Amino acid sequence: MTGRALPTRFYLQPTLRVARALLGKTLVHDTPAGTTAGRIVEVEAYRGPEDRAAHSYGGHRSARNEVMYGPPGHAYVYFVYGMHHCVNVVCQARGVPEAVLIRALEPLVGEALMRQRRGLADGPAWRLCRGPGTLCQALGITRAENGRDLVRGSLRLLDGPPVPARATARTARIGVAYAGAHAARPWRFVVHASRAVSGPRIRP
DNA sequence: GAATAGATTGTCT
DNA sequence: GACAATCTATTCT
Repeated sequence: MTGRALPTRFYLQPTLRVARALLGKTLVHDTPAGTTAGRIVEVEAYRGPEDRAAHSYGGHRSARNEVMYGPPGHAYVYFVYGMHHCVNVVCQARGVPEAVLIRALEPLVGEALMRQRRGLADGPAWRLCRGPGTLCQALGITRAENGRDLVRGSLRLLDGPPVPARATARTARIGVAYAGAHAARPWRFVVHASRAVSGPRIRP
């Protein structure tokens, strides 16, 4: 899969802007088993020490979230609920722990390999990367990918046509009820017409 | 279509 | 020992 990689400066824009701009871009993963790629249709922004829903809330820093404090344009991959991986894009300069969680993709390349990894021989393609855990499974993303450079590595983000504002929607983030008032912030961005978006369908 | 339960383990208190 | 930036199957309506 070829195409222009998003440059490092892309990830230095305000994190909410990066999240919105990631809609329509392409996430690619080259592995020995083959290449898989998809178009981003759902993301969430996580904003550093003041954001109670973020792993970096209160300036928390540990082996798990260390990559959030590293350079922009790198992958932060973590393991949740004892069985799923989630992939984020680190934003902002070193020392500023903000990131965008990639929550859903529309499959573009390697559908057969995605089906094999997901154990879904049948069914619609839009179910293959619907949700942050399933897209990591479909693309073969694990903690081995934590800290990878998304500008040059085998796991990377390519530019793509912008999605018009009327095709997008903003909502509260998913699965962060514990974050109190911060849970209501409209920091999730979706391409509302896409069936690959997780959760209930969103009205245009 | 919506609501709920169960799976399963790394991480932090 | 509690809980998590989740997913799927099942049981409703």
